[in-house]
Amino acid sequence: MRRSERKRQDPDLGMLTGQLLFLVQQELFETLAEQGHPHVRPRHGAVLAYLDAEGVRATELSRRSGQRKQIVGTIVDELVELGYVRREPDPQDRRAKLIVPTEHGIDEITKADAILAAIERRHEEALGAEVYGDFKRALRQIARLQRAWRPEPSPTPRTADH
Amino acid sequence: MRRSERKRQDPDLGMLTGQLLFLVQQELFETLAEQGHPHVRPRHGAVLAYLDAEGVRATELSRRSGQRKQIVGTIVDELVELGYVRREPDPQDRRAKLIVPTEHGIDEITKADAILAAIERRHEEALGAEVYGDFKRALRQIARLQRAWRPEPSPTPRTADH
DNA sequence: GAAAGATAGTCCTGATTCTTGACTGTCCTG
DNA sequence: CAGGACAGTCAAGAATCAGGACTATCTTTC
Repeated sequence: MRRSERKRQDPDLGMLTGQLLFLVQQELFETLAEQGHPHVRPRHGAVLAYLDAEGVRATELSRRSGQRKQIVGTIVDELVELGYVRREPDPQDRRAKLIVPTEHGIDEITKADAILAAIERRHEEALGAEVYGDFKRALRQIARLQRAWRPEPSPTPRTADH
Repeated sequence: MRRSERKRQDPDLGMLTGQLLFLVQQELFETLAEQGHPHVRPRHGAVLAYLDAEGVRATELSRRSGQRKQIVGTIVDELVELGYVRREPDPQDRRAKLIVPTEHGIDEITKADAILAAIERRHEEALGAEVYGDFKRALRQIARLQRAWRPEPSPTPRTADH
């Protein structure tokens, strides 16, 4: 059997997660567009998904989302422009600003959560609650294990690589 | 409890697949770099992952990977430049060209497959063969179900939206 | 077998997203 | 209070993707 056919019958973890992520994002953002949020794009999720009603610092959003703070800055610019968040001075630290969702932003966050919950509920009904629960548990654990990956503690730090 | 804390304890399907994809890609391409392929990037996977030893047409690669054929064209340009594939005329169709992996390309494909297999084997050992098998089966099925998503056959095509 | 439409691959232009380095103002530690 | 760390921003460039258009070839249809 040709390799590509074998791969198509048993796609690896990377292909599967990539395809699933793409499809879930597609449903999420098309549905959000139908529900009054046609201008939010996947990249905005890096900020919106990690907000709190009382506000979060940009650096904290950067840490949580894995995006660099410059990216978070431009995303927040866009979301301010679109009316989803506003910047407020942080009373704790005059360098920092709190990113606070507006009412429109809270509506988007609520709807996005509901859409994702609906997607998961659909799959839960198709597979059965127990099977889906096991799946989700395994997925969480695998993501955690994969996070712990590092090739080596690098015994020779920047010595022979020139 | 604040929403972001709840989300961190029970991240949704989108966050989990996104994080896992990123982490798996990171391990894959860092390891490939250590194994003699420092110039392949994630985007090249859209071509390399779907090749066959006997060659595949660019349009077929576009269909399989979901990338537009312009993208596939530029990726093939890069891979030719890097010595991973070459273009051969398709004897069946003078418009078409077969994208054929070189020896170097086959080496990359083999190593990439092995790295992914090693990742999965690691998780399989951590979770147990049965649990991991169930997980992979569920993941395949959920990806298939999600592929079937469409909002509606659109009963009112472009009428009241202006 | 000639005309009409479909398909394979490429070119080009612009938008989007990310990377990198540097900079100002504020905080913290000794 | 001096030195370093940190929050956020500015700016330049690379990487990636989207869209329209074009040529050459194939396929269908009359």
